[in-house]
Amino acid sequence: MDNIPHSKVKDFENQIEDFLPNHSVDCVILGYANQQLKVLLLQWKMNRSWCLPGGFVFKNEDIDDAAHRVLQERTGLNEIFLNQFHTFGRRDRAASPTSDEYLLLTESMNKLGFTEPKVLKWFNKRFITTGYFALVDIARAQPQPDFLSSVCEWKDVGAIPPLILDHREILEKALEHLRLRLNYVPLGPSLLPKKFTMQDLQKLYEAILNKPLERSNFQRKILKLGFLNRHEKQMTGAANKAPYLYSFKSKKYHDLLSGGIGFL
Amino acid sequence: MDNIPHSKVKDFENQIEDFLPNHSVDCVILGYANQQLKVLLLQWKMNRSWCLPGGFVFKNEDIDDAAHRVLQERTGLNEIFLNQFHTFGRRDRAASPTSDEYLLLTESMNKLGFTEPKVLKWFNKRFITTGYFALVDIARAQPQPDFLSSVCEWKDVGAIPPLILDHREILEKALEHLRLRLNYVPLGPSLLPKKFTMQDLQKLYEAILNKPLERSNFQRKILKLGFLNRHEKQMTGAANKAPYLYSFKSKKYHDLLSGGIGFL
DNA sequence: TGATTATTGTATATGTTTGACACAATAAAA
DNA sequence: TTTTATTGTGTCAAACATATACAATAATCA
Repeated sequence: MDNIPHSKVKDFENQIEDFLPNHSVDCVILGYANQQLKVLLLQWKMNRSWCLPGGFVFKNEDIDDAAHRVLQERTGLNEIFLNQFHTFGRRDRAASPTSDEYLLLTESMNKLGFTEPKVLKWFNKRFITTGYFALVDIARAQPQPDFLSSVCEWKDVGAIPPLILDHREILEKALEHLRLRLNYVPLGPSLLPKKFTMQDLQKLYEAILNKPLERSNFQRKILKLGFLNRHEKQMTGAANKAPYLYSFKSKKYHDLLSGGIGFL
Repeated sequence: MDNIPHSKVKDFENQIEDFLPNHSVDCVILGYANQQLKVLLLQWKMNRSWCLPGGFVFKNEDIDDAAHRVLQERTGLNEIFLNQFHTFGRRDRAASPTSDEYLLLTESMNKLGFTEPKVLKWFNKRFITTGYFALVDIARAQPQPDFLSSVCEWKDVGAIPPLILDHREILEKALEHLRLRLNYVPLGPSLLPKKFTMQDLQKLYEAILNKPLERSNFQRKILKLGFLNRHEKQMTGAANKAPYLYSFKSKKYHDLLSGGIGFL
């Protein structure tokens, strides 16, 4: 088990008074690389179990701001597309006092000399949590674990390890929401590099919709919508015709988005 | 100002310990009559200001159940279509201690002899509220005010009186959500009587979309989807051809709904 | 050097959906 | 019997979707 710094726990303990007592936020931070949709996960020091990055809401803080703060703390990124999608409020949303997580946390805290179980009690409470999803450019993000975690890394959406509590359900709901709101969300500009090929864009949509799209019809439809600039060709080194590079016409794209871009 | 019953306030005061301290639910309960979309509102006894029906969440209660409880308490209805749509968590979501609402509540409570301001403090706190929207058959609902309200009645969505706090914003968001999810929501079966004419169905969609639809194309499209039974004609008494009555093929309709019915 | 290869950009052919409008059928009133 | 307003259905052109064809082309290889 990795070390939990005593000072960080103390800091957290001091903040507890300033948090709303029964509400949290969890962020489903999505990225895209190697034709795979990725989600940022944390691994706890105590027991190696995985969870979504989340946090608590200060008494004097908007919940939207709390979500932005979590996003910023875990990725270093500001001004990112971030949308609330659902609030999870089952009465059993709490670490059971007999669960592995809780017992290991107890052990860790005892080792650090926190016999007054203020922090422990906090983590054992019921929290209603509001889920947010963010779309970020993996290349710009700098994943940072929090004080309870040793690892903060991107995981393939198709290969998610077991998650604590109902975090799996939260993730699934985020993906469902993303598919539903596909035509209202700045997918490409958030997840792709500045310049990309038509194939890149198609693979992105295929990864999210989880089904193949017809190449030539995809190309025709996208070009007709008219939100792409065409640039120089990209010499791939492969023995075939080189594809053009494209970039988004930012204003045109966002104008279209606000009305919903028609895909499937 | 109408009378607030001392015993009801006492009951509420006793329940306060059992509520989560910073979370509430608000319900946008929609009905349909006279070709108008309606929403159920409460009018406070203290100052005649209007609000959405809402309530608090018991420490041992799912938030979804809390919303169902509010719906049941205000309409007498169970097993109704009810969906969460958004959580409102601005840090200023609290009655200001200098607001009319709060001053009048103070006055009322003082008259009733509640000098220990437990109830007052409660209503002055910040609440994060989760919004739910319900679709109900107006004919079956029996509106009941709560102990702080004298009136519980249907208001035209096109003529909403000023509402407390951010309830106007909550209502707008609910309507926006409804329009967005139009193709996934059992509009007709929830809001229309068992048998109805094609015009009834069209007017309902027009009321929600807030724009006219072309009659003959609407009819063609609906009939092609094949989720309606055709019944006898309805003799309207008007000097023209009588329309058929229709009803929903429940299974067929819900099968289609789960994939999303294509309109707009 | 010229044939070979895989991929790209564009075109076409066919079927389906949409939106605007035409029109006959019809229940009741004039 | 004529008039009226509304309903159910038909039609026509435009837009769109789907499948497929095919030439252009960057690099490889015989």
